[in-house]
Amino acid sequence: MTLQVTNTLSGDREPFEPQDPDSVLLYYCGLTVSDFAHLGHARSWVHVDVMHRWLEHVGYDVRHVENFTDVNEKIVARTGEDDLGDTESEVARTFIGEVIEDMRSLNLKRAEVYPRVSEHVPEIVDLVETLIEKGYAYESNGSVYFDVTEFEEYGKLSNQRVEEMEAQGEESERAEKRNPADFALWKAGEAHPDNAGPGGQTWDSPWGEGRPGWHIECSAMSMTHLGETLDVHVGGQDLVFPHHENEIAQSEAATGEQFAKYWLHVSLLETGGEKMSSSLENYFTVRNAVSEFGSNAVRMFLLSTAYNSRQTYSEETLSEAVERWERLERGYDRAVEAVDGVDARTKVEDGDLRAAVADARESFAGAMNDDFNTREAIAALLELVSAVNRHVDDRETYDYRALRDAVEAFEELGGEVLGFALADDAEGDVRLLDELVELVLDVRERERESGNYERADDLRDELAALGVEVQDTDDGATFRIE
RNA sequence: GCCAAGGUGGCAGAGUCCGGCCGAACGCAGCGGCCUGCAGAGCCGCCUACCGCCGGUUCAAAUCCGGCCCUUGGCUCCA
Repeated sequence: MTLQVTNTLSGDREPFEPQDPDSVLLYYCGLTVSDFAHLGHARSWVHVDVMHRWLEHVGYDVRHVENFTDVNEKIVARTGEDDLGDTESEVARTFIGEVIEDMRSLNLKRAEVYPRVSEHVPEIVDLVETLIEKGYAYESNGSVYFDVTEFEEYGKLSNQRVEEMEAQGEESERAEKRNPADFALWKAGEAHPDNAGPGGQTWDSPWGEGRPGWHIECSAMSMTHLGETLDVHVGGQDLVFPHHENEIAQSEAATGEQFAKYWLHVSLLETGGEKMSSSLENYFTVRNAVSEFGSNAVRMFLLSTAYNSRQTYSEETLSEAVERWERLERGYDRAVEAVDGVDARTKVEDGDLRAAVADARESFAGAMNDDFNTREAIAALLELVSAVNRHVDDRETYDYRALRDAVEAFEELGGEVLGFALADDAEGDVRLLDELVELVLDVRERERESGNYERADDLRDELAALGVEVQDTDDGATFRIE
């Protein structure tokens, strides 16, 4: 069973074969840091995170690079606003800090490098010079443009034909271009003493003061950190054209090598029938979502639709994900508690549960290998939850080995691969908290024994109001802290 | 206009590449039952699908082919 991925380049599903059979060079087109991240961004992050985790799980050494675009007109536009900062680089730094905090809250694996455009200007200039030398680019009025007619394969990613494309860029720069579809590699710009001003930060170059174009940074940064040919390039669906198309043109024209073997595109998150985006102001920020619903529930939401299918966000779809997450978590907790309470030497065997564990592992791997089908992978885990519940409900004595295997499967597949934080790290104060809740439950139990149910129910309600969910079972009360 | 991706039960969303295990997964909402002092959780069952429309290929189609309708994304910064 080998991994198959849908490659935008071919439009087809292909067997995944990186250049080096033991490692994967992964580049993810990261954020332009001009605002807080919303759930649409988180969708890409979490899917890339799970791809990274699955690739490692099946044995690859993953080299993961993820950029921050910190040179952009939208960042310049926010200088001087509130406490964001007075210059482009200050505003960018502010948002990079916020975005990293959001990423941490989602339990993402760290990339190896998070390169920034502002730190790669020399590499960008070198790349532009190479393109001019090779005849793919030309200078015009202090700016440098890529001549799309010189790169024969231009349009191969997005299936666009040069002659049918509308002009890229603003009206003012069209006059400087040879062909309407040419795009800027370097933009002439005035120097500003404080690196602020309407034009933003500028750098010296062979063509005078200016700024990098809008696509060149990813080519320069990925080549710097991962080499000329990437195995996997991931990004949002909305970047296919022109961003990724232009990256291919620049990079392949410069090196003569294939830029990326596999192009994977994460489809967009929609709400109210249109995509979630900063400019449409219909977004839900990562931090609000995480603080309201919790990191795991947000992750469950984002993984409950395959990465290359569009996903609908609404209050209803998110609250469904909360329920899905809680079902998984309760199932896991139940298996852990059952294992803890059973003698390891018990000879009880439940063939159904044992088969369910094996089925779950097989279905999970099949789903992930089938183009990272996270929805199906989660379904496999939830079926295991059902099997655990049936076992614990029906049996007087438990099958130790089967339950232990189930716990392992949850931790390995749900925890390590899908990235859910299954076990709360029981630090000291958490233990004290548990003991205090136990104390209240003991009091309540005594009230129940003396038939004082009204008082017992009040206690349960009061605990619920504090976020402690109490469940009465045959063996006494259990609880969860939300 | 051009390019791309979609239309599956009340909602959401797999399955479509490689036709039969799909009388359509997992789940949410709702209903009934079991359990239970009650509630919740859990378990069992129902709601629950003529898979956008029309035609074709085939012993067999949600899945392949053709036509049509509709939606979304891209062509401007965008995950």
